[in-house]
This record gives sequence, structure tokens and C-alpha cells, in this order.
Amino acid sequence: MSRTLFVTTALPYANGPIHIGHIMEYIQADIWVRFERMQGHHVHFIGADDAHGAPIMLKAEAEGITPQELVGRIAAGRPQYLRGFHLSFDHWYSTDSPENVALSQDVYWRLKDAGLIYAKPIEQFYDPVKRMFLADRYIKGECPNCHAKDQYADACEVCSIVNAPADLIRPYSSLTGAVPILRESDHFFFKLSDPRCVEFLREWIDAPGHLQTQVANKAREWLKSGGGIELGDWDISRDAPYFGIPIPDAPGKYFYVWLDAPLGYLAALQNYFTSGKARANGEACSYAEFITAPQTEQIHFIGKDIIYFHTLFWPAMLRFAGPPYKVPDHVYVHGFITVMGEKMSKSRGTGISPLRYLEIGMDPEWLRYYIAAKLNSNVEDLDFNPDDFTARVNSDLVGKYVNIASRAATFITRHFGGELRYGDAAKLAKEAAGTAFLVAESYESREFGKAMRDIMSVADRLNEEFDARKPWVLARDPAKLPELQDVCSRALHGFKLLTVLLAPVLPQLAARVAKELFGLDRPFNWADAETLPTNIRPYSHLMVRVDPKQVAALFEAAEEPDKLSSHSPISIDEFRKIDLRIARIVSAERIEGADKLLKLTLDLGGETRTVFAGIKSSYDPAALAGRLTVVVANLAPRKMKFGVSQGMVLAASGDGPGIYLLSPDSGAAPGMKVS
RNA sequence: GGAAAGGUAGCUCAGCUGGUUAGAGCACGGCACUCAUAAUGCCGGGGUCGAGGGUUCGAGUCCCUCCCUUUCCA
Repeated sequence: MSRTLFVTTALPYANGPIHIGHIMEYIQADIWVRFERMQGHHVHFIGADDAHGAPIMLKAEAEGITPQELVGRIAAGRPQYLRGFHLSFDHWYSTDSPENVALSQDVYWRLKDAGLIYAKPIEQFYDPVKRMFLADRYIKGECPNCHAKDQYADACEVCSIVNAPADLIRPYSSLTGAVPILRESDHFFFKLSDPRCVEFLREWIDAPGHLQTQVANKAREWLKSGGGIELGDWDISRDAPYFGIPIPDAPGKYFYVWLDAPLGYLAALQNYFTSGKARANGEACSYAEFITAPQTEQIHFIGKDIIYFHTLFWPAMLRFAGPPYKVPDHVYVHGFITVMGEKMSKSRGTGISPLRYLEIGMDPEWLRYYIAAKLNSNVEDLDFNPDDFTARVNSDLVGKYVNIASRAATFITRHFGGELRYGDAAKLAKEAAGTAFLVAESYESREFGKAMRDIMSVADRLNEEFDARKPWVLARDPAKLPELQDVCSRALHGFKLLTVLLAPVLPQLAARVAKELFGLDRPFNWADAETLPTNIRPYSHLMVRVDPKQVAALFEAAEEPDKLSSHSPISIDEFRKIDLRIARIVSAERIEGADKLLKLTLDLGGETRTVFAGIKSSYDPAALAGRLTVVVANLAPRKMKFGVSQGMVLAASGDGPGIYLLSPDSGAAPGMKVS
């Protein structure tokens, strides 16, 4: 029976570009969505930008533009990522939209009618200069425990004790430096502690299929009123100034961004319908009919960091807003992507820029395959390891899979004019159907890693059989031509089977194979797995190997300079944060596999550092040893492909080639401070 | 401090409700082959399954304690 699926991914915050973590989630959801489509199910795959909240308001202000302009600029950059990685969203919208205003206010009224909204004064820090209330992340001060300066009201970076904002010594606003004052204001709360909510959530969480067991356990933990502590009510309002949706009966108050963000799923869906795109996509229902239809399944792919919102607030909001609102059917949670074992972090320079990945010409399907091969249905982190990536893609996709077509097609074209003929077609079709069924189960349950393993073991078997029957020997004996045709036909049928099975992961390659090799006028669907092709067109190469140099380039100079702020004036205090030191280059060495980098060992007056510098093109390592230069000593260590770089040497460069290291006048000694 | 997930060959991981000598891919060594934008096939080395106890005829798999990693909560 055909299913109707409404699938979303988490909405990326519209204050910056999409990062590799987003891409992983989208790839996961996209593979699943493409698989369901191939099964003949009707899928509406929707995304949107999360546009509201204080960070966006402040960032826009800092750039001297309106929040709408900022959000618009970010939105304009999205398509290149989505297209670039073959992400098949049917629609991409924004939470800053008329639909979302109407939805958020409607849900608010309904919750209020249900007696689940109340107002209560709370005390909060207020910046008297900026004239706004401050979220904790904008308050800094001295840690009361270890007296480290400039710590957030959160885990102290030095002693890692957790501090409340009010506990900080000499707190100040990180926006203006002003001393914040405690000030009272009425906030609106969603009464999550209401017995109706608790009871509903308990049922919803326990109902099989809604959540992965690990996620349900976690949600249950929050729900437990352990130690007499009740599930906290949820503060859903923020005071002006705020970039968000106004609360209709409370001038100067706005919905907290996390109230309207998930409603953005529905706002985007609604816009998808009203814009006519849903209809163009074969949907006969109206938006209202669609969301109330019992057969519509609502499915959210999210990361483990936002489980709280999606398993408590979101279902409760929808449930108590009442029809036509419907609670989600499934929330599928994934872990984070790490890079070489480390949590990705912009400030530490780990992480991979998706845009750079595309710019240096790496194939998006490599990444799709690699992520698929390492994903399962659990909430586990996944590691991107460059050597593993290269090996897997080259060995699995090029060496095993594509190679099958490459080695068999030539014989068929040369000896049989492209015609395929099988010894035992029925048996072959039956086996293929069995394999497709097995792999389908893995895709359906999001066990993509298992799917890829099973697919590759089929590829192994095909290569083994091909080897065992030695078609290159058969080709020399005219009497053996029928056998040669059978061997190669079987291999090509196997290749087609593999292509169908891999199509959710490698959509573009599969489309090419369907058209260019098998002459189909449409992309593959799942049923194609068991039909035997009768002829092929001449083979042209399908996928190139990963060049290790590309992977190295992905990690070299991965900075994406923020063009708008790079030339804005900074204060003397900001400049003083940079600890510049004289360093002696003790040794410099070339690195195997690196185009631009040299590995420098530096003496900073007693302390030895390893720094990777992109100066290979201009300097002979031997000539560098012994000379003095200037180094940024307090740059956060940065993990690169070849090791951790503990600083940066300063060098000048212009538009043309040539890099020129800075040198101090004679008399300077390693470790001296530069100011 | 409480909780969850994980800790299996150099690397990335698979091992369902406990059952014969613990598996795969990559990497490494050797051999074979030549159809393939060079790839595949065969053989091999390599693991006290985080540590220590316990239950059992039998434990990577169950129980307890501890250690490490990641994350969540307060």
C-alpha cells in the first residue's frame, strides 16, 4: 500500500552557512526519502530556515542591516548546498513568513483556550545601555569558584564548574560591557507540568514506533518527576527588542524562537501547497486536507541536541492545539559528525566546509556514500576520517562496484553488439529480488551501513564469479562465445541490480546508468532490481577515484573569511588579545602528500611548538632552519590532516605568487612579545 | 554529582534472544591473473573482544565493580 509521507529535517539557524553536520542530516533524510519514493510512496520533503531570535537580530544590527536582509542573504546561499549534494527537498521556506505568524498565533490561542498558558513575573538580567534583557550567553563575569575572568554563566572553561548568571562575580554584558541589572518582567509559560500534558507525553513516548528506544528512554527520564521535581513549564515569551512573532494579546512580547521554529515545518508545508508546488508534485489534496488526513505520516529527522524540543514541547503543543494539528508519527534522531575523532568546531578549525568540498571538485556522491556506509539507526556519532573516506570510496565504489560494468561491458559491446543473454534468467531474477528485499528492509529502518555492507558483498560475489569464469579466456575461443555472453550478461545484470540498490545514495550516478548504459528514459525504481536488462549501450566511465590531494586540500586553509568583518575596525583591547611572539625556526620539513604545507618546529624561548605553515611554494625547508620570525602564540590549536598546528607564523602575500615571512631586526630573541 | 551511549585486529566497523578454532572492508606481506581510467581473485600475518571478579557445561554476548571516551541533566 502506498504511503503518504511528510518528511522534514531540522531547520538550520539562519545566522550562517550550512555546515557538515547539517549536510549529514540532510543526506540521511534524503537517502531515506529517495528510497521511499523508489518504492512508489508519496513523499513531501520539506526544509526551511530558522530565522528568528536574538542572535540573528544582533548580528544584523552589527552589520547595519535589517534581520530580514540578513536572513534573505543567508537564504540566497542555501540552494548551492542543497543542489550541490543532490538533496531532493521539494520545498525550502522560512520561519519568518506570514504563514508562520498565523500558525504560531493560532496555536497560542488554542493553548490558551485549553488553559495551558499563564503569565508570571520573572527576574532576569537587563542591559541598561542596550535596553534589552540578556540571555545567559550574553553575560560574562568572574567564576566564583576559580576566579577565572570572562567566563560565561555556564560551564567555566577553566574549572568547568557550572555557574548561574547571578553567581558570577562582577557580571557584565558581553554586548556593551555594561553592568547588567536584575529586572522583573512578565513572561508567558506553556504549562507542560499540567497532568494532561504529562499523561499525554507519557503515552506518546511509550507508544511503539514514535521514537528510537534510546530516545524514548531519555525523554522518559525528563518526564519522570524524580525527587519531587516536576517537569518544568516552558517559558515561551521574550521581551522586545526581539526578532520574532508578536504575541497577539501582549504588546511588546514575542514568542521565543523555539515556539515558532517547529511550527515552521507546517508553515513551510502550507506554503508548499499554496504556491502550487505540491500540486505540481502530484498531490491532489489541499493543505488542510493533507494535514488532517489520517494516512499522512509526519516524520522529523533531527540531531540529538534537540531531542528535548521535539519529544516534549512539540508533540504537546500539537496535541493540545487540537485538530487539524496532529502529533508527529516518527522522530528519527541521529548523532553528530566528528572529524578525525574530534567534535567539529568552527573556532578550532576542525570540521569540513561543505562549500569547499564542492568547490575543489569533490564528488558529492562520494560523501553521500561514505556517510551512508557509516550510518545506522542509532543515536551514535559518526566520524569522518579522511584516509578512511578515500579508501572506502576508492575501494567500494570504484574498485568493486563501477569496475563490474567496466570489465564486462566491453565484451558485450565488442562481441554481441550490446545484446545480453542469460543461461538461467528465472533463477537470476529470483535471487535479485531476494537481495533487493533484504536491502529494502535496511533502508526502511535506516540501517544504511548494513545496506551498504550487503550491497558490497553482492559486488564481491560478482567479481569472484567473473574471475572464476575467466571471460577474457573465453573470448579467445569462438566456441565459447555463448558462455562469454552469459558471464558478462550476469555481471551486467548484477551491476544494474547494484545500481538500483545504490540509487537512494547515488542518485545522479544511478540516473546516468539508467539512461546511458541501459537506455531507460526514466530513473530507476525499486522494482527494476529484478528485471533483467536485454541490451546495453557502450560503456563510458562512471566515477573517478578520490585523489588524496583533494582530501588534503579540503583540510588546508579551510578558513572561510568573514568578508564583512575582516576589515572592520577593532579596539586596542581586541588587538591585545593576540599574543604575538618571536620564534626561532628550529627545523622545517616537507610533508608527504601536502601541496602547500611545511611542518615547522618553533622555539618560543623555552617552549617548543609544532606549526604547519602554508609556505611550501616559497621556501626551501633547509633555508628556514635557524631564522627568526613572528608567531601568533595563543591561536587555538588546529587539527589538520597531518597533525595539530599550535600557532601560526606571520607572512605577507599579495595577489601574485610569493609568500614572505616576517623577520624581526637583529637583537630580538625567541619568546619576546611583539606589540 | 546523577544518567545514557560507546570501548572488538594498525584504521573504520559487524557480531540477533550466551554455543564449535571471534568476522568484514581498508592497510600490510606473498601469489595469481590481465577483461577493467589498473582492478580483481586466492593465501597469509595480526585481536588475552577496556580491566578485574561472578553466574554457567560454555560469555565478546548475562550480573557486579572499576577505568577511559562522548553526550545529556542538575
